[in-house]
Amino acid sequence: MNSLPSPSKSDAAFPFTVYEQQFKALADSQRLEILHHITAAGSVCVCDLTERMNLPQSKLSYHLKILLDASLIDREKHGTWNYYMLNDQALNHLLSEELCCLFRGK
Amino acid sequence: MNSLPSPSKSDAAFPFTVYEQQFKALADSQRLEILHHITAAGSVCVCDLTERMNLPQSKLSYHLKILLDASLIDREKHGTWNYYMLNDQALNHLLSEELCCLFRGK
DNA sequence: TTATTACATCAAAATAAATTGATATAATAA
DNA sequence: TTATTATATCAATTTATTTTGATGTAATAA
Repeated sequence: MNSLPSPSKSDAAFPFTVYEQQFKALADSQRLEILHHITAAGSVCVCDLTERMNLPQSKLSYHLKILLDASLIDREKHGTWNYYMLNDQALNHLLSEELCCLFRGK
Repeated sequence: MNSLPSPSKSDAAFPFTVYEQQFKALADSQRLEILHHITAAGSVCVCDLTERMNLPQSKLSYHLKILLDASLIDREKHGTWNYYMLNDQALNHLLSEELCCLFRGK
């Protein structure tokens, strides 16, 4: 489910690469808006987002892939549709409870 | 102390710009390493970091400015030295308690 | 005053990320 | 089978970020 290596705080030479990737994924207002939509809706397909955000499909697929690769969201295939939902575990590990309902679940 | 506007969760058109800036600041392994050093040391000057991280001074000033502009750290001038320290309030608002001691205080 | 230390800032070059429009694929419907 | 829908991916371009080396400045020391 989570393909990222799990970092250890005690490793002095820890290169922060996992956190770097996850913060990079969060470092874009369009992706934050995507996360916000997913947070509000529970799960969304690409077509939901193209309608709501008025962005081209290829752009959304690109940004969703970045969030997916960083394990901040998960994907489920149903027929022709791809549904995206929050990866609560990863988001709760990373973000404060005060960001609850903004771009992370409860 | 914190020059960033305070975002409101209830604003439907909220553009996430503050969070974008803060996550951008975190989205770089060198800056995470800087934060980690500051977390460990309490406060550091640029010369401490040039020694510990073996990076040119201008590069460190550049990255420190990005963290500073995002209000993730604060600066205090003492003579010729500039000391940098964590902005605990901003970091605690943003990051989970599990990241305590990695790049945020207690 | 001159020299030195600690640092910020600048402009140019290098690198990385985002955007666009096109094409490919897989599932379903006709 | 053919058409359609939903989506991923690709290559080219545009835009943003990072790096580098140089220069400027302010504080202190000689």
